Amino acid sequence: MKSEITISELANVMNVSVHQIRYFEEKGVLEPAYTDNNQYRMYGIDQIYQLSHILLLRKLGVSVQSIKDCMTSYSADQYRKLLHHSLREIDAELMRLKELQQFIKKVLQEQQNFNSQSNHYQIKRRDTTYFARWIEMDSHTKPNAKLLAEQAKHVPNLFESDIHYIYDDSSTTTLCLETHEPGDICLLEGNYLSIQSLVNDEEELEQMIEQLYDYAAAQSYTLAGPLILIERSYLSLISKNELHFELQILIESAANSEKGNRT
DNA sequence: CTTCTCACA
DNA sequence: TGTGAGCA
Repeated sequence: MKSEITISELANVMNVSVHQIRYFEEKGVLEPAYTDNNQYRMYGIDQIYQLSHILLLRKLGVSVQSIKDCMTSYSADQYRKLLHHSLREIDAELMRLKELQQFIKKVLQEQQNFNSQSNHYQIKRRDTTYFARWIEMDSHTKPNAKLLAEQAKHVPNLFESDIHYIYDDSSTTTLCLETHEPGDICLLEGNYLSIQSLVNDEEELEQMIEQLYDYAAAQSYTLAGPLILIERSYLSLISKNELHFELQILIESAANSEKGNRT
């Protein structure tokens, strides 16, 4: 009764493919204990240890080629460095996943918001927020691929953010992205008249804007800032061929106008 | 069941 | 850095 096992048994024990084991052999990191008369590779307990070491190093991101060097010549100190390096990479990956997690939560949240709030005018409290200027264009052109390519600084995960179009008094539209630090543009805190809606084309958007101004006039709101259009393109993923927009415009709050009336 | 080689991502 | 097909 021999104590060695065949390649498929080893593959089973270690949860890897037969192919992979032969691949490691080809790269010179794992030799069988011996080869049987029938040309079958046979593996013993030493190879099981050896293979688990290889798999561990692979998990740490070490290339098969480097594993060869590791196992022949690495000092304890070199292993320590290797582990530190892997740790930093894991941290980075963790960051990446956390950001993805945050994004998913945000999509679900905004999706909820949209379902409960769409097509209703409401007053929203906004804290002061800062934006980085991204693209500027005159108000009758709309974004196209060329514009983006020519003007845009590269922004990672662009369409995962809320893109703010700010229509100020001049005939320029500024596309902005929110920043944490004070940036190019600042939106004042206050009460914003707001509506969000699904839009099929440019015309529907124009209508939406017109209706907002009509509504504001009907309610006798005093408009106190630029019109802000927020595009949430990540929500458009969910509803085909429609874009999610929110309009916001700062209005003078009741408190302010009362104060104004008294003085 | 194993071996090897080849093409393919 | 592996996988899958095909062959002996």
